[in-house]
This record gives sequence, C-alpha cells and structure tokens, in this order.
Amino acid sequence: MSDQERQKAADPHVSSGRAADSIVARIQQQILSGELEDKAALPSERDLMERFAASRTVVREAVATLASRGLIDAKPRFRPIIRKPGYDTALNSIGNIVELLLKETGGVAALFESRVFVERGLVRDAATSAGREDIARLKEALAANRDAIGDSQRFFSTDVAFHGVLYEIPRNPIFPTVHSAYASWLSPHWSRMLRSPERNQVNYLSHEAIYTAILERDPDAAEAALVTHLRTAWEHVRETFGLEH
Amino acid sequence: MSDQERQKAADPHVSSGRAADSIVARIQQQILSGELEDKAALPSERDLMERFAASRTVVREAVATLASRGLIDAKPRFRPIIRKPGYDTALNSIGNIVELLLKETGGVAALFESRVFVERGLVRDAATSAGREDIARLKEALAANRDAIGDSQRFFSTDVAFHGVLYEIPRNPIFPTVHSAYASWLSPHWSRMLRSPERNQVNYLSHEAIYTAILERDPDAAEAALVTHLRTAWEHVRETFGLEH
DNA sequence: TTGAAAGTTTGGTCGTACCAAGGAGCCATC
DNA sequence: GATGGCTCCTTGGTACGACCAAACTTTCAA
Repeated sequence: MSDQERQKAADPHVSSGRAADSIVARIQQQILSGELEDKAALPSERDLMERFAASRTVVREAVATLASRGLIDAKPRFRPIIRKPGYDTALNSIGNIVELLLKETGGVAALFESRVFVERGLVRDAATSAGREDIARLKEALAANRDAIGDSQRFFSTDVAFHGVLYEIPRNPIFPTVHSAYASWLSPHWSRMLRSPERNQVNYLSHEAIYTAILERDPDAAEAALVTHLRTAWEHVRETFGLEH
Repeated sequence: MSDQERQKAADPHVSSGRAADSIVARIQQQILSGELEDKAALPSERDLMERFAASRTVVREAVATLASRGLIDAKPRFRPIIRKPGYDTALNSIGNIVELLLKETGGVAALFESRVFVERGLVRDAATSAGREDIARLKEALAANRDAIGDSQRFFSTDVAFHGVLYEIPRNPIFPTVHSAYASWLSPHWSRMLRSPERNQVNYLSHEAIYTAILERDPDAAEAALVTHLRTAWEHVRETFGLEH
C-alpha cells in the first residue's frame, strides 16, 4: 500500500482541511466526558496515532492545538497532562496576548481602570448584600492584612487576598477568575512599587475604611473608599516608573 | 551530513525545550515591530525553514502556535495572514474554551450575571458622567431601536448596539471588547428566544427608561431600569429552553 | 533494602515524499 | 484585445521513517 493509497483510505469524511481538527475534537470530547481522566497523562503519541489511525505528524499537531486551548498541560519533555477546563484555563490561554497588549501605551492603565470599575461594583454590592459569612471572611482578611503591615512581602499578598474576598462574595465563579487575572497581569507592575511599613499602614487603613463602610451598609461610602484607595495606589505605581498615561 | 550531525550543528543556544518556541518568539517580535506588515501574508513554510534554519516540522508547529495565539490568521489552505494583536484578538483566542464552559450547568447564567453586574456599573457611570456626545449617541441608538420594533431581526441588532454604546462611554478599549464577548457568547442563546413586536416594544421601553434615567442623572434609577430590563429578558430566555439554573 | 546501571519508552526534530487546491502564465477562440 | 480554459508551479496538509536525548522502568548488585 503506497502512501497515497493509505492517505485516500484514511479518512473519507468531510473534505474540510485539517485532519488534526477531527482528532482534536474527539480527544476534547473524551476529556470532557471524563473518558480521559483529569490530571492523568495523555496516551503516548505513538499510541494515539494507532487509535486514530493517523500519522504522528497529525497527532502532534492535534496535541499542540489541545495544549494551546489549555485542555492539556504540555511541558517540554513530559507526557501531556489532561486538564479539565475551568475558568482558570480560559484565563491562562489568554495570558500571552494580554501581556503583549499591556506593553502598548496605556495598556496597563486601561486594565487598571477596568479593575477599579469592577471593584467599585463589587464593594457596592457587598455593602448592599454581603452575608454574615462574607463579612466574617472580610474581617479575617483585614486582620491578616493588619498583622502584615511590618512585612511588605506578606502585606502585598494579604492585600491581594483582601480584595480577593470581594470577588468571591457574588458567588459567581467568573469573578474570582477575573481577580486572578488582575492579580497576575497587574502584579508585575505592582511589585515594582516602593513599599514601606508607612505605606502599608496607609493602605491598611483604606482597607479598613472599605470594610467599615460595607459593615455599615453604605454603598456610596464603600465605593468612595475603594476609589480613593486604588487611585492612591495607582499614583504610587505611576510615580515609581512614571511613564504610563 | 547525516541527520544527527545537522541536528547538533543547528542550534547550540539554550537547551530549553522546543525549538519552535524560539521561532515563535522571533516571528512574534517581527510582527509587533512591524517588520512583518499587518495583513500581509506570512512567507511560505519552505521559505521560513530556510530563514530560521529549521525543519518544516518545527516551522509548522511555530505557525500553528502563532495561529492559536491569534497573531496570524491561518485558514486551511491559504497563506497565513499576519494580524497585529488587539483586544479583539485576545477575545478570539479565549472563545474556544469559553464555549466549553458555557455548556456546563450554570455557565450561561454565570456569564449573564456578570454582564448584569458590568452593565449596572456602566449605566451608573453613564448617569453620573456621560458627556453631551455620549448622550447623543445613546439617543441615536435608542431611535434606531425604536424604528426596528416591527422587525425582530433588526430589533435584536439595534438592541445590541444600544447596549454597546454604554460600553463605549468609559473610553476604555477593554469595555467594547467585553461587550463583543458578551454579544458573541450570549447571542447563540439569545437568538433562540421567542420574539415578537410586542416583546420588542417592551424591551424598547426598557431602553427608553434607562436612557431617561441617564439623562436625568439618576444612577439609582438607571441601574434599577437596567436590572429590570435584563432580568426580564433573562426570564424569557430561560423559559424558551428552560434548563439553566 | 536501596541505589546505580542498563534497557526501554517517548517527545522533539529532521528529511523526504506525495497529494490536492490555489495561483500564475499561456494559448486558442471569439 | 478580451475571455475562457488549460497547463504548470507553488504551497499547505499529511505520511513515513529515522535518530537523539531525556524520562521512565527494570534489573541487579552491594
């Protein structure tokens, strides 16, 4: 059987371009259906080429596509690990491009602005409808933040965590994802900001003000406190490596 | 020169995994720097393999990666077209995964909820700080929407456009992108909704109420009108193919 | 029991070959 | 001279086989 004969016999289905796409679709479906277990390793490429009666070329292309979609985690010399998609997967797959966009003028500023926008809504809602449990978690995060004032490193992470609680209050899985997005895309810029216990103290007080306003069920005050907080922080970031906007 | 000899001589640089990555990086940089012009065709694969002194296998993998990142537009049998990244590119590259997520229980609901959240903030801000020009555009979009009440097809698009104006008011390129995202991911579900001039009429009135509230600089009223509007629409969508949530 | 050596698998890369569809050039016909 | 084919070339899609190096397994001796 010559090459061309084999090729003809291989896949008499639709003429539409890539054969790899077909395999991608099938593997994807197997991942979603759980036929291929989460966190397990994908079968070897030579194995896959038998299962799908395709050449390794095609299989490899399919695997690459799957990897780019985030459905499998393909480190250089290791077997690809299957990963059921979650919102974080989506975030991951968009990361590359966003990083490029942030390099453009105003990119970081635009992103930060959108964050302010989102968190304004978040604190308003928190002030309106945060439950007992939400308040408790906020309080906890606030305390952790206060305890870290002396340690800028730890202050930063508790800072992020405090804001993170805000994103969890709506009980919508999209929001925590958005929070991670902001954290991962903005923090490279944030981390350059000069830090000191004095500044941490100021930031802590801002957090406290936000918390208090939420506790007092005052959306306007909460929003105002949040805006003040973030704008101030932004100023600090800007002056640290003043170029944006 | 045997295969292995050639291989050894090829690229003595960093040992880090894939050679394709290196090519991806270089091409990407060339695209960003404008060295490879936007909307022009990428050189042929056989050409690229000479330029980068790599096998076609590697070149193809690089091209595939670039395509998945949205930096080039690779249709099946055509030369890939170079495309400078914009926010829409990012949106595009995330589309696949999101579609999967939407199939999960509550996925659409979660997305819709986030939309309500965003638009609530949007109308509040519009009511607070929309400029003369913004108002004019809103008015225009509203008029177009009214004129389309009798034509459900056109009503839908003017509906989307009206909401779209809201996203443009902040003058932040991220927001229109978010709007496109909502539009493209939600509309498949929306389009199944039963439509009629009567319903269109109701929706139009909602739009009008939002517009009026913005005009009167009343954030609370605007937000309330928006929420009522979207919640009602959501009910209609739900009852049409009642499963979500 | 354990740790190192030997053997096997597997991903990464290369080269070559063929097909089919797009595209360029050529020619006869109108 | 314009137009509709009809070649021939280019190019992307796919296949196969080979080889390396790193990862994984098994083996076996201390």
